[in-house]
Amino acid sequence: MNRREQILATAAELFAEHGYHGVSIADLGAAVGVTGPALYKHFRGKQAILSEMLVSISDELLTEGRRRVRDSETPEDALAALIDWHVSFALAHEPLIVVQDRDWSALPVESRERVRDTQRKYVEVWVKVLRKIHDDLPPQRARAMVHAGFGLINSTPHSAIAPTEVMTEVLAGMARAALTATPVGAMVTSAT
Amino acid sequence: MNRREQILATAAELFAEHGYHGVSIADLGAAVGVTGPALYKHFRGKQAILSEMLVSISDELLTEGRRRVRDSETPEDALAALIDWHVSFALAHEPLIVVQDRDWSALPVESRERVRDTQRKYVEVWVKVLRKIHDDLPPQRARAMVHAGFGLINSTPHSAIAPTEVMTEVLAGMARAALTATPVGAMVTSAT
DNA sequence: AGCCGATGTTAGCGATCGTTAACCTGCTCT
DNA sequence: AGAGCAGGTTAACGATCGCTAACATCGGCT
Repeated sequence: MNRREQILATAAELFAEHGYHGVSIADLGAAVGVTGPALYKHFRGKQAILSEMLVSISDELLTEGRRRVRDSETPEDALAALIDWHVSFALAHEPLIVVQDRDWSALPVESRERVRDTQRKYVEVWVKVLRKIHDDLPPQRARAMVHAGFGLINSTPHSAIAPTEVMTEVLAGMARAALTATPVGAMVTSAT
Repeated sequence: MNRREQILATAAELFAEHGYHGVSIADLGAAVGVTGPALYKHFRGKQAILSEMLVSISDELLTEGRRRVRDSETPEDALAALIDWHVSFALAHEPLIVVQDRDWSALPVESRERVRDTQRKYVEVWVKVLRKIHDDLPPQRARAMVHAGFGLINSTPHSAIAPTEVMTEVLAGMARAALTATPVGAMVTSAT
């Protein structure tokens, strides 16, 4: 791991704990073992650190998400693959998950729009799969369900007390149940 | 709504959007139509605003949560009542939901510990109910499930595009499915 | 041996922050 | 009428912020 990566990883942890505006350049420098201004040898500024962090993770989520869907045969398999991917990512990169939905508003305009666009596309990947599973599921409703699924999985940073394998199983199981349960009162009265 | 309440409500919205450190006293004053220093006629300082906000909402969640469980007859009813309560709260107070899990680390020590303690008790209310529904559910696992359920419901601010009634139904349905589904591989093989 | 780019350092800048001080205005109560 | 308090203002403080400038150090290359 080179200096750049070390800075990015450390910044993710600090931003996750104190928020982007709650961490100074000097704080971040101290955490990686240098003085504040030394960071300018590696990044153009504080915003550039946040930008690189969020752009790269949203790209990674989308790219691998698409790949998993492409490699699946049925919509049910695709959903399971998406869930596995997102759960493993969230468990492996807790700080990034926190920063992504907490500090995206601190991004400079260009990066903010790029991240927003990538996230939207990632949501649409999920929505498409979900609407193949549930007949006549309105797009708006599907989108809400996907966001709720993300919220469920992204709860990791609040609850990751149990060992990783247990967390994986709990989160994936709950996400699958939440996203495949037939909506409305159909939970009570089975199909006629 | 008096000035104090107006300030608290406005602060919740601004903190939710830009983060506690991303909002200045002058910003907050301008948003309520006064200058920055005028706020000191109503609060002792910036931290006091955040403290009052987070202490009161965590108290409200716990108090009403306990009441709903007390008024229920079966664990299943209690869970449904808790879900309804949390969903309606989240939908009615989106900014507070965001601020609560984003900026609690900016609280002064005393308030931070009080909020943390109240939240922990609220989680335990849910855990107790959940473990009555699922036999032999380990406490640690129950806790993770509850946090995941909160994450699901608290996704509201990311997805509240649909009308409130639709969101209520979607979120409550998903939460119920996620929290009542029998864990492990039991989704596939039913009980022997 | 000597240059030089990479990677640090300290000093210091202008801006902004939370907060206090001093003052002003208008309503209420006697 | 006049005192007093609630709630607002502007000015100014020390601290801290992101960032730049100028200089130091050191390893690799010719």
